[in-house]
Amino acid sequence: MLKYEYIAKEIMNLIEDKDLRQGDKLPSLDELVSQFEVSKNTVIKALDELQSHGLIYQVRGSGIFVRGRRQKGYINMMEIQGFNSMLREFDLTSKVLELKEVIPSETVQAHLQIDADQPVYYLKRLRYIEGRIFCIEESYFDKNIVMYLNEQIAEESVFNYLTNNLKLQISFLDHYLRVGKLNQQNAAYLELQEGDPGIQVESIFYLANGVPFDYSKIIYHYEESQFFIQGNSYYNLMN
Amino acid sequence: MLKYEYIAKEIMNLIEDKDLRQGDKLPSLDELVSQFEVSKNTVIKALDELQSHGLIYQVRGSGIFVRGRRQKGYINMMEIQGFNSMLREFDLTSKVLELKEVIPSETVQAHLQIDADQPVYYLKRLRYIEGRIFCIEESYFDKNIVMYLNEQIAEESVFNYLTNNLKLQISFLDHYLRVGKLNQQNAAYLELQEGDPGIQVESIFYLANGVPFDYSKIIYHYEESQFFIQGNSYYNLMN
DNA sequence: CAGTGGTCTAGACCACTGC
DNA sequence: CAGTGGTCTAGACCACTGT
Repeated sequence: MLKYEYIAKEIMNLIEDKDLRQGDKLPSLDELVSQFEVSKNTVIKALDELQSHGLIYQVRGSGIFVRGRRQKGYINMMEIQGFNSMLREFDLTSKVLELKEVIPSETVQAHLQIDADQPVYYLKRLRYIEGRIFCIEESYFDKNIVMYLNEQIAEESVFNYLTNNLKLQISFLDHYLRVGKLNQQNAAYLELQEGDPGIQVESIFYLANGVPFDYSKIIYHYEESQFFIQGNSYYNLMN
Repeated sequence: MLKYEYIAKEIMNLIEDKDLRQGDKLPSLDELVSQFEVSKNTVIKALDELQSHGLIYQVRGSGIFVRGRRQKGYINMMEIQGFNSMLREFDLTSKVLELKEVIPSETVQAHLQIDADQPVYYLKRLRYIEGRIFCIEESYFDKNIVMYLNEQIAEESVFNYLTNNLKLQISFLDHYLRVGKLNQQNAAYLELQEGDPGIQVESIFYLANGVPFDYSKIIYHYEESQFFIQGNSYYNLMN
């Protein structure tokens, strides 16, 4: 593990252990430098990492402070961890409706940057939170990358399988969120009425080398889901 | 302007001017170093900045690549720019429904981290895109920070007023997104039916010193709004 | 003005990719 | 194995905050 990763992690642990809240002050840069016995830039690298993920903020001339912790029960759109760790205090289960190899539609081809002759896995699942229906998920996996998938894996955690077994390093992702009225079929799945609100999130997941390998479309139950997004300024870059 | 800011901006311009797309390669680190005549770390700082805002991605041993441009017409939840620059190709207008000084409710006190004896501005606006109703916005501004506000400013761009006139540097923000059914009053404003979907986004805006100064609650017209969110991994920090 | 964070450098050395 | 990105250092100097 790299030094700056270790330091970032230690600071995260410190916040967790001491139960620090929004605005609480962390040790100064100099203190961290001598505590970890590294150069200033290395500590700064760790801090920048934490800052860009919304855990802390640094105030010039004043100090380093804890940023409000993400509230429980929200889906954090900026994290790449699958729901299981995101909503880890909840009991999450899945039911596989369909798992098969298909020829990608044009939409899927475009999102996964592949041709029609490249087969993909199609997976459709219902997902439950504390036993209550939570969302309908349809995923397309590039079969060149996710070479094998079965029902049992899909029933458990695809995310864990990808990261732990296939050693795929998911590096970044894009989400597109829209809201509409549910059609009859989706309403039935979600145990709602036709015309009730439905939250549709399309997501594309990329590996570290920039290759997209998973395109998914989720329809959330509007009463069971809420989302959390953080932003950081880059006003200076815009002018 | 700092060197790394200048470099980041030049790279943004390069992408813009050459109309580079997802996966297109940028000049190598060494080339950038000699082009801008700065040290390697300074270029890296610029690149990290661009990366954390989702404009590029760096692949070790391979190169620096452009990340897909945010699609037009989406509200980018991670940027701090007000709608006017975010949806800049659209004609956006506002109608002020109410602007007054109020005693903050407990919710507002909590979000703005102030006491009941600190007055706040309350602003309620309807916002239009290309002449069509787009959202209902209610904002609360900490009057210690936003010391003056009038109808004319509110009719134009509060964001521009805050940044250009008051020289406030908005540094980070939190969004909470939920979906529900519209009540009769909000449906009327949005020219929809009671029970139609309504997208509610609560946002808290912070200054560079960590002080929250604006809490707003927006109800979007579900047919006129769609959202874009990007994420970057920090899997290594979680273990 | 002391304390604290931010920028920048020059250079050593490491790690990964793709031919 | 050449090219390219990533980590880390030690230190100089700058900029802002708060007392």
